[in-house]
Amino acid sequence: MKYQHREDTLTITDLVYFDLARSCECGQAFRWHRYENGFLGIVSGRAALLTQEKDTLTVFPCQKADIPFWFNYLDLERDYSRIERGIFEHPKMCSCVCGSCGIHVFRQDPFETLISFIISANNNVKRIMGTIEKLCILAGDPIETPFGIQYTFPTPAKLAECSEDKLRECGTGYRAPYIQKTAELIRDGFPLEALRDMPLAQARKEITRLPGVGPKVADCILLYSLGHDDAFPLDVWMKRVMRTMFFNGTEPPKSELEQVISGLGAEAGIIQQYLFHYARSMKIEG
DNA sequence: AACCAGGTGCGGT
DNA sequence: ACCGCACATGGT
Repeated sequence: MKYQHREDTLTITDLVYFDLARSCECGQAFRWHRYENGFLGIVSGRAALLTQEKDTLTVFPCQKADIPFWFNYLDLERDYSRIERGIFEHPKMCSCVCGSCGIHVFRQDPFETLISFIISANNNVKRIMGTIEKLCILAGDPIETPFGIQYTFPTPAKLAECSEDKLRECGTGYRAPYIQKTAELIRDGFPLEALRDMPLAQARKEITRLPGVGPKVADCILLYSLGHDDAFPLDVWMKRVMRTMFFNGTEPPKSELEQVISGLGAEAGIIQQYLFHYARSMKIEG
């Protein structure tokens, strides 16, 4: 993998295991939109258009100082070929890798991920994206970009100031009080970043104190934004695919399911992303 | 018109 | 520890 930077454009070549469209559309992030022949997103205060042409990825605009940011966000340093080979060689998971290869787990902003996945509960991706967009217009900062005015994700302080009614107008529904209270707790010093350095079990216990954050949402936040690669979000799709792949289609005891998951190792969460994509694309039935 | 969508909080056993 | 239910909202 090589890269060059000139005139506000970052070009990364010799990509092997990266599929931009799959990574943007697999349900891990909600602010990437198809735009021209790429994806436009606003991430941690930056707007960028990502375009992939075979093994070449371009990021525009990209300041020189932002090169490390994008390498980290796109998780380009991780050896996904090793992970994909591991899945392919696994007797029970091998069938899922072909249609899912190239997915990278993005390393996102913790607060944005927290609020986004509170909204995701009992909701669908299209509506989640619309609601988040409205929240950004309501309480985010407008920024000038080559693609016109765009809005950043609100800070904890700005979001905490919003009334429940205003939040409801964005389509958050019954989650409005959760969002407002959680934003308040973060603003008032809840140490999100400290969860990076805790053991997974402890980080789960801490973050589920926030209203609207149960076990599933907790693992999404820990995996997508706080470096816990072994966090394993268990939603309806994952339960289905685990059932069919590991338990002959029958409902497993919770302890056995947990055993299988811990057997997937330190990067279970990355594997989860492949299984999730497989389950959704195949519409595995319950 | 019910039912679903990357579940959670709550009050009962 | 486990179970069933209500919960906004927009799309089939």
